[in-house]
Amino acid sequence: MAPDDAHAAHRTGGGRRDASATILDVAGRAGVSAATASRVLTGSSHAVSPPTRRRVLAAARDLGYLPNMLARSLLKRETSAVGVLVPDVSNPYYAVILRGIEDAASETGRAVIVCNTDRRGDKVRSYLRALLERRVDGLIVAGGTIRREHLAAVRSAPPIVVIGRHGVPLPSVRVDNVGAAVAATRHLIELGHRRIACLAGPAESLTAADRLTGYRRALRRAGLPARADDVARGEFSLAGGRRGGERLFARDDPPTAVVACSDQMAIGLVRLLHERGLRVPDDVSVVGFDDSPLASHTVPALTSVAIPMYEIGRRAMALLRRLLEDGGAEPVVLPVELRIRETTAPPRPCCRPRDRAAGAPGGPRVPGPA
Amino acid sequence: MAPDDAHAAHRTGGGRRDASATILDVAGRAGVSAATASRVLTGSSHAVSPPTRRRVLAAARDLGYLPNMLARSLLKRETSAVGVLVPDVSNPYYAVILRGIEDAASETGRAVIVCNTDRRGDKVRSYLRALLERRVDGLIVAGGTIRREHLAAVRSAPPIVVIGRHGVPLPSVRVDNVGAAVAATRHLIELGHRRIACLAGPAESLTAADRLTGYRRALRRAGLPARADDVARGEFSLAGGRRGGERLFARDDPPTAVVACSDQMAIGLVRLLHERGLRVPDDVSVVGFDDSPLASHTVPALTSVAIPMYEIGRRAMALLRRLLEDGGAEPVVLPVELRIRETTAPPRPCCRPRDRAAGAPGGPRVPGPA
DNA sequence: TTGTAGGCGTTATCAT
DNA sequence: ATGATAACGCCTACAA
Repeated sequence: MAPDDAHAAHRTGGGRRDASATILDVAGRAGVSAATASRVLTGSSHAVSPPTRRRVLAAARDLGYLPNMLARSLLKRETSAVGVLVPDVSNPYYAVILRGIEDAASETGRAVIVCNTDRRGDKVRSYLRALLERRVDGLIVAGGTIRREHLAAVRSAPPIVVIGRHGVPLPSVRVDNVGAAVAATRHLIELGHRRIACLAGPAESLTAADRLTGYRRALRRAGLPARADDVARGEFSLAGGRRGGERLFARDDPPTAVVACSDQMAIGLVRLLHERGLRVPDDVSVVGFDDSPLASHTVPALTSVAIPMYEIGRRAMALLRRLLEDGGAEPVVLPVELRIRETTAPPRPCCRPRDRAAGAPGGPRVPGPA
Repeated sequence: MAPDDAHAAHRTGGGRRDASATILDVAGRAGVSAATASRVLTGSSHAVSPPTRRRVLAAARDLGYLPNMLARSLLKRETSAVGVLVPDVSNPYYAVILRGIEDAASETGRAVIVCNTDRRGDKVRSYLRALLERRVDGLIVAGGTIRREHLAAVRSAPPIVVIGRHGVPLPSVRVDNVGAAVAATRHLIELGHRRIACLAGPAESLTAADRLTGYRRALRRAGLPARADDVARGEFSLAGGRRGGERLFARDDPPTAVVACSDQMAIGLVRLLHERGLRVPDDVSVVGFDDSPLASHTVPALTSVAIPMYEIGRRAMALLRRLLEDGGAEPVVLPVELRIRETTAPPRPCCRPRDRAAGAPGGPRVPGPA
């Protein structure tokens, strides 16, 4: 911008804002051609004499040379960057997945660009476009945010790995949410519960749909009736759990157990029950999903189906990497595990579980130390 | 992937993996030069006749043209990408900050590259290097991860905004952590507590140091002694809070109140106390920091100093944007607010707060509904 | 072992 | 109003 540095150029070393040295500077200082410098700096297999190599390395060091990846990417048609679409990073669920992705990505020098879609189609579209303009090598899409139409709008999309979707003709990493919900519900049934409600996730979420399916399947298998008003939908959040609980427990004959489709919902529910003078697990049993770090630290500690979120992230990136290198892309289904803690117990022997509020000094409030 | 499209190239429209059309394709199809196409596509002020413009636009649409930002960035020497260094995205604290950053960034079409440093110097260095090779326009560094030496190693770094640091000659966004801790501690003092402990954060964290300073200052101002063994250091985590609590409560004369330097620590501590048969707030009062969404949903609900994390993220990005445009960069200090809930109450009238375990049915266990 | 030259896709400058 | 050309920084055939 200054009139006189167009020609002064970087050779002078003058402190322009963008004064990073180019490979030509390095080559010049080492007394070699750019090609030779490049060969040394990229660790090419092309032979270079040891003395020359040393001079180039020294020059690069002295100049604080940093290769311009833009130029390199333009030429090689690959950026070693990947785009990640999640509904919301501030949701612990996705935050942990993102961590797994980033850890795996950084191991191969790849950069991760995050995008929060809020599950909104317009955001998905614009982020997708921006990511493709940046020529990311691949995409990881979590939270079932992506639809066929989004991709159709775009020629030549890079490889995509989806997290938590199935039935899509795209490589995916997921858990068996149906089976997970069956396990959670069966646990309650085996404890003796007969009226089991479900705090289900939002209608747009496939994960939510699968867990609801599993819940119903377990009920059916046990010959228990599936009452429509024992299912409340809501966000996978603290507030969602609370609000759903308000609906579930607004009746005269409330359930004795609840399958909450996320730990956040479960915690919101437990709080609500507490305010209503209902004790967990004495009056109501609650099981959550995800086994977030929190689950074992709440009072009472939450029984939860562990979903290996960090691993999901890692595997998604591993899958994408394979897609980028070879091509083989087996879908991955990770195992889940029910972690039984303190929020689940047999139902009260008596039929009306909701006889009295807080006060009642029964036995010890919760099982015991961790 | 299909065997026969390797040579089909993009001109034919065949679906090669990297078949995105270039501006030359668009120009060709519209019967104009690349320069004209560029002028239309970039919304340049340079005049273009309406019919030509239409043809270019149509061609671009037909071809599914996506500008190659690599080439553009190379030329313009700016990438509209920013790098964000955080200790760990899976920590809710940073996850929310990141969300704020990304929201603000996307409003100006900037991409966010996330990096998890785990507060390790080697990771900081390598991420920094990678980010600079990618020629990010700017950097946001959270968690006091950066030191002078890291930057010194590098010529011509782009603008940097730090989060949560002060005393560094870099534009910053932060809160008054000393004042926040004074407020939290004073709250306990005003409740009548005299033995107040502190679950402090890790020694490397400036935030932790500031909060500890505030805690001590409040004690001193109230004429209360500062006992060294009433301070336990640990990670800002559930486990950290738990372990710190073990040390704090290993003595015969435990404190009656604790300033926990994060909500996570506070929750870990509450759980530990529960296991030990100590009731919160009856036997021990606890105040946390951050006011995470969880704070109002735990049982009992956590008294906490609210830190506006989302806003911190947004402001950091806003500051960086200003740095990139004009240059003015006033440091930002955001206000905090003490949110009093259910974990703090006056100490037991009797002197030995730890007389009996669980059983004792005192008054109503917690204040009341939210 | 080293150097030369061409091109990756854009945009800015300078004609026309 | 439009077009030709150079340059951004790098890598890789190909030549020497």
